Amino acid sequence: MKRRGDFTNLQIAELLRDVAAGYQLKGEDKYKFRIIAYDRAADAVEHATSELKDLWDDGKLEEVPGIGPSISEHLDELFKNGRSRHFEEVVRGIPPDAFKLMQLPGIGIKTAMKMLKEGDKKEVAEKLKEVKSLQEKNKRLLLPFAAQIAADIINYLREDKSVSRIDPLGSLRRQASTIGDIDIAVASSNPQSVLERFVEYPKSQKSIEKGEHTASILLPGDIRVDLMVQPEGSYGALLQHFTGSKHHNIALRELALKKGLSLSEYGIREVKAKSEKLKVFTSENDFYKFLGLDYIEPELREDTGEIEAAQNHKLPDLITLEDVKADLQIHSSFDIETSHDLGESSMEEVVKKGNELAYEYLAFTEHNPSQAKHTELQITDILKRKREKVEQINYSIKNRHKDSVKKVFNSLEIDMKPDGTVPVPESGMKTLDFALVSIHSSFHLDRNSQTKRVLSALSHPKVKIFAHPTGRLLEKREGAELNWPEIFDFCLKNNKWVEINCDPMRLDLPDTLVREAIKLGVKLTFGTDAHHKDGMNNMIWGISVARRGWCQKNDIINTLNLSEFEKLLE
DNA sequence: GCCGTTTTCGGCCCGACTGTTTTCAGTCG
Repeated sequence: MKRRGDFTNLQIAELLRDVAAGYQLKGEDKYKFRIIAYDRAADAVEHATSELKDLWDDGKLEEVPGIGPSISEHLDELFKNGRSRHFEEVVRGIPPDAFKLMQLPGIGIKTAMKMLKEGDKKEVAEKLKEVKSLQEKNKRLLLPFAAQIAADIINYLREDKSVSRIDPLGSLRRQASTIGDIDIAVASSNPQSVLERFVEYPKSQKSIEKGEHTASILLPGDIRVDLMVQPEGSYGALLQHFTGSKHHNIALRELALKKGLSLSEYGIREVKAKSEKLKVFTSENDFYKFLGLDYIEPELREDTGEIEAAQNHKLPDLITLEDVKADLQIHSSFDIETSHDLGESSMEEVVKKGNELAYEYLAFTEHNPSQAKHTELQITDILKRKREKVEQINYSIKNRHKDSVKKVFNSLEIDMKPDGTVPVPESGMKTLDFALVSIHSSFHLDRNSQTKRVLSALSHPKVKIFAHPTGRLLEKREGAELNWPEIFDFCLKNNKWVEINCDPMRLDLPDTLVREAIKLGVKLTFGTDAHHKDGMNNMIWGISVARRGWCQKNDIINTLNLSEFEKLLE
């Protein structure tokens, strides 16, 4: 239940940014670093894996990096009383419209205030309308979609013969689950010609800016694309700089400063040496090595401990697509009269696709038969029919020595009812090798009830996997609220696994929670949730999530070979 | 206002681009 004093992380982040803007407006030098501190705190809150309110309940606010004694005290007041007098004091006199205007690119607090004071009223009204439509649109791109846009532009730019190297960078290279804008780097002997070609990209709506090294265009749908061009000799530093993340780069530069070095997209120079001698790097690997660090994979560059790990040679050996030996969530077209959607490809087609992907085993995980339309007896009969079909497939693939798929498992993706029971009778559960459970309804239970529901559904001995655990749909639906430490603890103790759903709309478990899960030793699975054989190609996006969550091969169940996997099911 | 493998005090990333106040402030990534 929402009460006065309940704030979402996003609301708190906004509030902290407003306070930062308030200090900025005061324009006094003494606030220079306080502004940065508030902005950093806002970023940290926005990216926190727990609701700040919950952390506050547990007295753990100051465990969020960027929140210290002062901000923590003001937040305490905010949660207790629904307001913070200090925050209000800082932003006093700033009209709410100013904060709205700041959401437009190119407008900061000072420009916004000037517009409101001296600007044309009509123009301000126009701009505010723009903000509103921006807020309504304000969608980030799904990873595969962004990758495709980048690939198209890269093909287009490659036609310029001066381009010797070209890469998609930024959050796309870091394989974030959603992408805000698209960054591309180019090594070229003739930067001007590349930049000119770029701003003339046929699909470009308008060119935002164009300088000596960089240019930006806007594609339909307000998709911003940034290009950065350099000579080949310093391409390594450019890769490093433009891949980010911003926080990774700041942390890296702070580390470098302590060694008397200054980093930029052009290379590394010594702070003391007035000679301005720049050391350039063709390779990113050498750039990190020069700083005394192991090479850090792009997926890890979020300033969440990777720099320290690189110093101590403790970086994980990240999982790759080649490590995966199975797909553990596939919906075939075998009709078991489900209440949700069936797959479109037959079991035979799925097995064939599994062979193409060199998998050793697969699991058929259609949704459970609809409970509303069947008696328990009918459900059991339907499931027996499916069992027979799976046995028949296994018989037919048994002696095909050339094929990689040696076995398919008879599984099921089962709804959990709001009370935590499962809509399949015990006689039906018996037909299964193992089962997945997932939330498909009642997404908005409070945290405690939702957690109880999940733990109850997971406790059935046949249930091994908690599938698409948060239930989120990227840019469409927030996930369910769950007590993750409790869920992970249960999974660890009871040998249950948590799925990384590879559907680009889901990518669920989210990467930050993946990291928390494996830290505790919880095992994860990959499931493409394919409803067509081609959906099995989505494994690669799940790999991205796992890599961003610091997963190594042994964190993931489907890297086991068939006999190891079967042992776990016994 | 935050933070610590040189510091509990004294630091705090770095450069591009725009527009205009032609030397810099504002904004951005």
